[in-house]
Amino acid sequence: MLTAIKTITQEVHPELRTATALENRCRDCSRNKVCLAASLEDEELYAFDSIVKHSKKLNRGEFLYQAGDAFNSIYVIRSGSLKTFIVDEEGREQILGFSIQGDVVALDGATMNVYPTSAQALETTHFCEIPFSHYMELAVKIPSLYEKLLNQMSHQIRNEEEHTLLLGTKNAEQRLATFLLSFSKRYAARGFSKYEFNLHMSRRDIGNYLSTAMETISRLFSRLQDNGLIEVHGKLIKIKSLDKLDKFAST
Amino acid sequence: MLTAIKTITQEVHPELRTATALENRCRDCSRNKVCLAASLEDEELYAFDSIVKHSKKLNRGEFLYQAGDAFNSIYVIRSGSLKTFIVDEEGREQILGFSIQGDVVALDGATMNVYPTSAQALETTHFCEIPFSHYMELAVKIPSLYEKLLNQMSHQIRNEEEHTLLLGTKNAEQRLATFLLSFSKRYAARGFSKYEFNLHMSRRDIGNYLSTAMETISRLFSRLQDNGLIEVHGKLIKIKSLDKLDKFAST
DNA sequence: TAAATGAGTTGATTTAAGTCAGTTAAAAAT
DNA sequence: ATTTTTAACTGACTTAAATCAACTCATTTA
Repeated sequence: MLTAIKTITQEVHPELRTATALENRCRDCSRNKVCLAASLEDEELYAFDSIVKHSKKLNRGEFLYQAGDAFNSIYVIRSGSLKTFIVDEEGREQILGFSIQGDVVALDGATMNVYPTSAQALETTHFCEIPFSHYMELAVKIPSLYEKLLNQMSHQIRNEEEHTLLLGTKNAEQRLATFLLSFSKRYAARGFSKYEFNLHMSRRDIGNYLSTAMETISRLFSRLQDNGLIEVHGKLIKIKSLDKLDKFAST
Repeated sequence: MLTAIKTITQEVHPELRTATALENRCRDCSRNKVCLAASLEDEELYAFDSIVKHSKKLNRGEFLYQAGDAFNSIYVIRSGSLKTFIVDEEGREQILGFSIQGDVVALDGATMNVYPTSAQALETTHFCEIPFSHYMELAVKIPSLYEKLLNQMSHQIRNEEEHTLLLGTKNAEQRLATFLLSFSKRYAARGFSKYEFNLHMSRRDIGNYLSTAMETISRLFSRLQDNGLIEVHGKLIKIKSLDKLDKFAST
């Protein structure tokens, strides 16, 4: 039932396109309204800029950091996507989340000596690196940086709470529908289409994240497609009816 | 198979007994080493003390706050316990965590206008209330208060990650064993016995938290008892072998 | 002190989703 | 371009845990 066509480039709001070579300073960055640099005044932004290492790049499969590595920096994603995960005593992997453009990652390591989790690129991905100790030194002078960080962290707590709610109260089909809606919302908030987007993670990763077997995910994609709610073309997902998908997600 | 005897008072390390009438100032509080006040110097502690409302009290079943209430304060538990939970669109409750002595609650509401979740006392519970706006004002003068808060938040993120790991990789029996071990560790860290403690929440609440039916929880308590790993006396749990329980939890 | 209500336990049965297996399609490697 | 490898899909079957049901025990209320 599932057909595959070539992965297409996502529609992008002109203001929020992929980073260009020009954007190697916070001041010129198209994402400086959503990043940790948001709402900083001119001089503050300059000081902030000076501690940031721009234009770090990873290819698909490469690690941004691994659990156990010395904790030094937090990161903001400029473009691309990654998965964060933890491995238990028996070596079982548990994916904790998928991060896309504008997301801050490694907050769970802040105030620790080593990263407690791992982060791996799902595609070619560009980052800004923010050495945490420098950030904290600067924050003493610019308290709004503390507040930005607190804001990010409380949002991350909220995200994890919502994920727990998802796993605890919904069946497999509702979980997948909710997952798709969540990506739709996140992409829309970043100026991309809320109706079609690429899911760069594997079906196995989606299943792991949703505590559902890969086979079940595959079946559910087919079912949602057969019901006319979505179109599946490999990694490209087209949402045909947000309303109906929403009903599937909650009922 | 399960017998019930009278709930007994937990053994307590002398330094960490239940709050007394004398402890209405941070300076004299037996928990000022673990609380947000930790490591503050004399004058700082005095300033901190002045923004805290000590000796708030709730009886079993009463709410500390409910989702949707205006967010004003965060809280530190002096004694007792509570559950935090969220309710979805269909009215299904999902318990997010159980908080005991020394825990800071309502961090997920920080930087929001309303509490996103609810907190309800599981027994008679005493709190310190910390008006958040006052805390943030004071933090501008005492940056270590920001750091304390960041520390608490990153730990909460870690806790939720561990809970996701638990739900995602372990079966019902391993989840319950891990749950018991986690309480054992938390009580031990607070000077209580790691071998026996009361679980003040209902079996239904435990099941909800572990994404497992109440009936299954009940059966598993019986099974763990039949295998000689624990003794169950209603809400009082005695751990007979931490080692064996640990094996059950991970294998 | 009895009745009523709710929490907890246990057994019988059902079911949603997992596992196993075989196939097809898409990437990657030669 | 062809082979190899890996990811995704679908069907058949199994199973862990849920649901349903009945009963016990404890606590609250009349």
